[in-house]
Amino acid sequence: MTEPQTPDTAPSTGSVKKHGRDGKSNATIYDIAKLAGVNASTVSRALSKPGRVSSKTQKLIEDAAAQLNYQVNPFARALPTGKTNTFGLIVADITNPTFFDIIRGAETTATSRDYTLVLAESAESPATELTAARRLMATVDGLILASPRMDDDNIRALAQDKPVVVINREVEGVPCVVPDVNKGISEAIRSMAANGHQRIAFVAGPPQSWMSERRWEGVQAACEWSRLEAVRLESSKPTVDGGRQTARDVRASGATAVMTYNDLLAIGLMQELQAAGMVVPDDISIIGFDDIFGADFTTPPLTTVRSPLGECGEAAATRLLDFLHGSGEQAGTLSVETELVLRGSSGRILPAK
Amino acid sequence: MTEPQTPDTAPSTGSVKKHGRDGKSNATIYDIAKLAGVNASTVSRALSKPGRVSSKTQKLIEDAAAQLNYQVNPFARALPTGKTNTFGLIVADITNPTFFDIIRGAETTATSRDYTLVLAESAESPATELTAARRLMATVDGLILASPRMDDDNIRALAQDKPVVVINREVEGVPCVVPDVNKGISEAIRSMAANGHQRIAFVAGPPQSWMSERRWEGVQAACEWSRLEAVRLESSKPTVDGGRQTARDVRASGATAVMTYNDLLAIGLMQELQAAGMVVPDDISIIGFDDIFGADFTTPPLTTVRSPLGECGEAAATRLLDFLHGSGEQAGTLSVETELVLRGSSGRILPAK
DNA sequence: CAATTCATGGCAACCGGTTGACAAAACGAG
DNA sequence: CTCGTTTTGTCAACCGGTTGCCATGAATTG
Repeated sequence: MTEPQTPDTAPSTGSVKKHGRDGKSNATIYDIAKLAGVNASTVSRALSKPGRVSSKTQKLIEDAAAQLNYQVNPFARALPTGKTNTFGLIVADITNPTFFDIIRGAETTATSRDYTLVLAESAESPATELTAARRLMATVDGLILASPRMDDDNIRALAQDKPVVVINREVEGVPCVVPDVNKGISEAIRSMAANGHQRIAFVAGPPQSWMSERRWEGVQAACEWSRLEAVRLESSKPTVDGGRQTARDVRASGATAVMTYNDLLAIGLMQELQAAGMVVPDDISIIGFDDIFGADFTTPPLTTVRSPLGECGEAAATRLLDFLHGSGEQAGTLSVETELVLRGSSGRILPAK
Repeated sequence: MTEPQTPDTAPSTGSVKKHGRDGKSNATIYDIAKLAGVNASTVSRALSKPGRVSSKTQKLIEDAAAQLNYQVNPFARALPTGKTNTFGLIVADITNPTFFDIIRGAETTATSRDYTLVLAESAESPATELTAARRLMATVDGLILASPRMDDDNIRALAQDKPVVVINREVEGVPCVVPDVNKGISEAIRSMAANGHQRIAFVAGPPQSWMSERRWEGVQAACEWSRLEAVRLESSKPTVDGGRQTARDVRASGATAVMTYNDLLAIGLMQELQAAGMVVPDDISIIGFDDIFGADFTTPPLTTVRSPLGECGEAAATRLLDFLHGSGEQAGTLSVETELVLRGSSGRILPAK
């Protein structure tokens, strides 16, 4: 017998089972192995490598597993494989309803493919975002960045480590899911033109927002095409409050129609203009972006360019998972369509009576 | 020298490093140990047991760790300790804005205490909820259930396994965080009474909702106290759509003021009543519950009983983490205050002209 | 019937930390 | 200067799976 170097199971440490688990919870593959009269590695194979063991043994093991109501220990599994069946989603601001649908889309997809979603927030700060991303990197198989605020380079660096999918922004060399604003914007601008507007104001979003620039470019292009004049205004922050604060500039701009970087701004702006006695859309038309939850609660309901945010979340998660499973390798950008949702806040301007 | 049983580092397996990591990413404590000239276990202690190693060695190790930009492998750590620095949050419906603030509160608290938040959704189904909970249980240190739909017994069973905190429901023997509806409700009912209303309708939420019952009881009690009549109506689902569908019943009820189980119902109800030509609040007063995002977008803005949802999320996370760190052991219910937010949708009824 | 292939299960090393037990070194006291 | 105590670091076992390699026996083939 080769005794020297085999401490093996013999000592068996009659010592206290230190973890003193609650009693039932945790069966291990070793327990199953004992019960089924096979080796633990066979159990492992039966449970994860379909077809690797005979169907007889398979059944034996499955029964034993069921009897002990076994559940794999994800950590034990993750340690040697490096796979966690988990992915991360980082959003700029959890309270911003824009992200609700994205979160939901990602969560649903994750769960349906047996993945777990880990959520983190960057509070609109590039630094926080990067920290959160690094933190998550250690525990997830992949990462989705929704409207990231950090540099392209940082994103690429992350993408080198683990699969990354970006939503709402285009980053060279990294798979992205981006609403193509052009369709929605041109519908909107055409509608404005048809209603006789001549001068369109665009209220921009945060300077780091890639999407804000795209929207502004889209508005410019569409206005040029329709021979309308486009003026750009800035906002302090992309919230209802920020929208209120832009009311002054909007009135000063002389525009009869306004598009805003997002719905929140539009809602704030509308509230403030109405409070000042203006009538929407008779005095001024307002068009938002995204069609967030609540956009139709306003009076009049908000006309807006809808981004299919839920779809974005789903698509991003799907791309990520496909990638993890070795299918879709392409790193390009996936475009999703936007469309104009015509509600009450836009229309023909009434001639001053 | 004691050679017999020390295979130790010698073999060093010149074989391919199978994981072939990307290059820089992953230093292990063994790398640090080698660099610092100490044993790996010393490194482990230096990094997690403050004061266990001499400050000289400590420094040595920290420098080496910094140089290799070491990051602990959470799985390797979780395996022997069972601690994951992660907790789960299960909500009934991710798209329901009621939960946005809860999620945000929990996420913020988690991050600030160096925990990671894992999010799951039950889609309002007790079965899905239980499955999700079980799934999460394996990977988290604790669980927060927001407005759970499953049985008390199931919740208690989970709580036996790992720390659980419940939001928006009271479960005997499990720590809970629950808005105390009474203050807000009595303020609301008193305000109704002061405005001359006599008959109040309450539109209830889902039958499994514990909170819906509490609110109905609160309304009944407050009405009794103010000598008003309370009638109860049912809703099909606690959404804007569900609210629209109750409009019929509301009108039939003869009530001049309505409280709804939540804001969504109130908003839908208001939309439908307005569409039918009624004026809020001149013809009927509407009061919602929760003060969700968007409740003030409506015209008139919605009067509502605010539940401090963000606080609930925070408080639940805090309780959970305190518990995990051995401080707060008490299993009672933590009440948070509700208050009436008086906006435009409630007021004195105008006598039919 | 012998030779070869193939399906199956076992062995043991490994993933990267943690930790109890213990030995060596440092320290303090008598 | 010696002995007991405390500090500091090492050893090796463990957490619970995964997987390359090998031995066995059955099935296939010449």
